[in-house]
Amino acid sequence: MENQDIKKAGLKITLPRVKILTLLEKHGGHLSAEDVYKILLDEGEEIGLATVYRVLTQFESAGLVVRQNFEGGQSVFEIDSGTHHDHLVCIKCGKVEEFLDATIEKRQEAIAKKFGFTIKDHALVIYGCCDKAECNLE
Amino acid sequence: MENQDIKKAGLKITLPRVKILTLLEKHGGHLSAEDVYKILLDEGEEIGLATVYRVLTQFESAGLVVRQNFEGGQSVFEIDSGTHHDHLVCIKCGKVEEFLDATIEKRQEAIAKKFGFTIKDHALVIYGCCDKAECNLE
DNA sequence: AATGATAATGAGAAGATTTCTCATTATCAC
DNA sequence: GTGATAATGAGAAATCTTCTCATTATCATT
Repeated sequence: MENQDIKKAGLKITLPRVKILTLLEKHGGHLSAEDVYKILLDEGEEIGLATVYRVLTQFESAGLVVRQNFEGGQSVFEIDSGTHHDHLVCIKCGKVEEFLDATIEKRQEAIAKKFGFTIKDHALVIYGCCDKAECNLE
Repeated sequence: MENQDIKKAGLKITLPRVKILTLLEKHGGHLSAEDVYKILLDEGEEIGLATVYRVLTQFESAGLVVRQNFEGGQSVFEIDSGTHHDHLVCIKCGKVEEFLDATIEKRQEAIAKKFGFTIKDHALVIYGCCDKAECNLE
């Protein structure tokens, strides 16, 4: 299944690649390269951090995963669901919610047009506190 | 003038701080810490890179400058104009345009409310190619 | 204007994230 | 199975940023 996606990307089907892709699919969430590395180590895999970075970058180029550059250091990766979406990030607990707003998408196109830009990509991240009690203390 | 802003922030008025703030005001654009450092060196100032980072972070906390985390490494800083705005960045030549769209701002509030988030901050960056000929080659 | 408490500086070390190098190993078309 | 080639893992290195600490500058008080 996912193995064919790897092959279609022009990459050989190797254990590290299958493990990383499976992990991202299983986890569903937004994992950093180091998260992926540690989880695989915990699961008893022998894998190098350099391989994780390399493979994630290759998957990104191949369109299998999407990289998000949230504030504060590490990039995080998620399986490319095929449908673009933006993110809400809780700055207290780290919870990430996804959303897609047609109005915002349309306005962006209009703005780019006004400035003579051709959009290649965009990143909208809303940082805030989610509704959990412990995320709303002073 | 700007010296009072430094004092109001609870910081002593020192040569490095005045130089950095003046440079950001004069330049107007979006400069990285290293840009600031190199320009000041070129102007014959004696300043350390650590001081530039330290001062920019202090200015950010004080609300004098705003930090932008565009893709690809370094943070860039600009004088806080007082009015929030988002950015269009040309991925070819690096040109940065600023915009503010009331519709997008309102939609963000609605989305945060729907998810139970209290917005603290947000970052919207549109990456694309600007209308210069050399930025639209394949 | 001199003094002294305190904050700020500059230089280099160190931390954090990511990429590179290269010898060894695995994949896969034949 | 074999061999050409790609991929891996380990550590070095690159990049950006922060930390440490001895020295220096600021500024309220004299």
